[in-house]
Amino acid sequence: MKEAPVPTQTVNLIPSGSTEPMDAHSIKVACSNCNLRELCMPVGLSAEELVRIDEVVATRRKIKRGAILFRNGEPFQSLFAIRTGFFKTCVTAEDGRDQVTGFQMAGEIIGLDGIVNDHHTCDAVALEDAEVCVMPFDRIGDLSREVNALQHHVHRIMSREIVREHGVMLLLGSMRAEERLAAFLLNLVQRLHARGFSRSELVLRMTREEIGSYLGLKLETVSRTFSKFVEDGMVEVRQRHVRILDTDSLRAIVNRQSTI
Amino acid sequence: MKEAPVPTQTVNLIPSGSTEPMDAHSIKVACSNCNLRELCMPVGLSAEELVRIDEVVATRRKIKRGAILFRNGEPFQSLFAIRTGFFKTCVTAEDGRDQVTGFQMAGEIIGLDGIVNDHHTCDAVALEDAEVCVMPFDRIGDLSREVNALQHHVHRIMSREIVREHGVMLLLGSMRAEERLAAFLLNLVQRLHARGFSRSELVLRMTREEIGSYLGLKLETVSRTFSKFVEDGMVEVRQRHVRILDTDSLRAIVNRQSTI
DNA sequence: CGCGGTGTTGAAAATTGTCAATAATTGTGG
DNA sequence: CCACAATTATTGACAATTTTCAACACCGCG
Repeated sequence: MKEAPVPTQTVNLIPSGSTEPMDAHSIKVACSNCNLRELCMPVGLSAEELVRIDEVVATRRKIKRGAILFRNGEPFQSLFAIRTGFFKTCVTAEDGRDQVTGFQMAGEIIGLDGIVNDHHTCDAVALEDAEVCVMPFDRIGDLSREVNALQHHVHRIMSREIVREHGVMLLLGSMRAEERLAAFLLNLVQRLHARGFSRSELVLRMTREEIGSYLGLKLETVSRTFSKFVEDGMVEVRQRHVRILDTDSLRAIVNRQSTI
Repeated sequence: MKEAPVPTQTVNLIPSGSTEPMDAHSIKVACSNCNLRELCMPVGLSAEELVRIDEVVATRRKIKRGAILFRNGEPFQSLFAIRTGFFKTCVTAEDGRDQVTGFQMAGEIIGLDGIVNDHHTCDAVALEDAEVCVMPFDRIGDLSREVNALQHHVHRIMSREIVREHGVMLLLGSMRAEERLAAFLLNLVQRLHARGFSRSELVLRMTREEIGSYLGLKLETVSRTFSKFVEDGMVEVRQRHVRILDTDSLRAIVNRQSTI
């Protein structure tokens, strides 16, 4: 199992050469110049379309760790593409229970929940300092009438979220604690690897409690399950630093195969 | 608590005066003439737009109880609007586990999962004889570039599905058996009531096992929980016929309030 | 009338949650 | 820079919930 040469996980995937302008309008926010474009935007655009696409992003916005990008009940206006940083989204029941519905990283789009009723139905919280591209939804609508690929892209993004949530439902509905945590770790590391990070090392940006909320487990169960994985030699865990030693065993756990 | 005058649940919400043509092309499938339009289609369309919208539906298709509308892996071409009948959708893991991801009834749209990768990722199975409107997705795309309201409607439908799934994640991630079943019953009866059925009586179209799969419980747990609700005088259950006697208590269970 | 699928119920086992104590880490302010 | 407080994580013992296994009842249908 070869390790890819790996940047540390805190390296931000910003376009080389583009620094933040202090005089706001000088360097225009430009998708066409962003190395995350292939994650956020459709591929195979013509040069002309690329220029149009730049209109989708109105501004960028920085969010400090712990700050809220949008909150349940707030009017919906824009989708957000994550440029750097890490978010969680969570819904809250009337009785106060809450549930983490996802963890999102660079290149992923959040805010889709707000479309149906013109207000957000969940909270998005930055788990580390972050920056997002603000994409006003009416602009997306206008442009996707003209740029065919954008229309399809929006549909695909929403469909992808639906499919992802199907996977979470499967996890929550039919997996046991070990299976859930193994699936969680593999999913995280896979997404990180797709962004150039290690396929075996990761830094968790969330607490055990947040992991537990996402996985439908109590934080103590998450902690115990980590400990069991360590005992079994499948991972090393030092606080939030996790090194996966045996991907195959983790996969076997998720897929309920015997490890023999 | 007043009971609305209630049609039996097996009455189908078909437009009065439109019978199925035996000579297929004689009576055109027409949304403009369908009494489910307000569920499937955008509201407030101009007369001209209404005519355009009719182009969305290519054909209708009947599905027998137990038959499969689409299956995991099949190429995706169309969304389906349910005209009559009742469906379940379920995903299957590599190891064979499966999970019911939803139950769908008249006016609801299925197939959204297929958009992202051009093939379906779940199965849709008719739980009773059913009829669907077949809406080729490229037609939807073309038309929604011209009819603004349709574009927004498609976005809303997908967003609604995302929000619904957030609710299921909350249910699976943080509710106990009684809470899950109470929430399930209230949700079903609410949707049926929105379609003109009773707000207190319903006929379950699915088995205890299918309910259990959806709710992340074993069928025995579902059965026992039904029995407990009956003991407590909250519902009457005769096989799949359920009468809700105390909606408030069910709501209190979902919301974790004491019943005092 | 009996058969297969479906539903109910009991008892024991397994899993996860709860409560509590303690340790480790991080952030904060002196 | 250190110390203290607050947050986060780990672990144990026990309790609650759910699953598992098994037996049996019910229903609809040929």
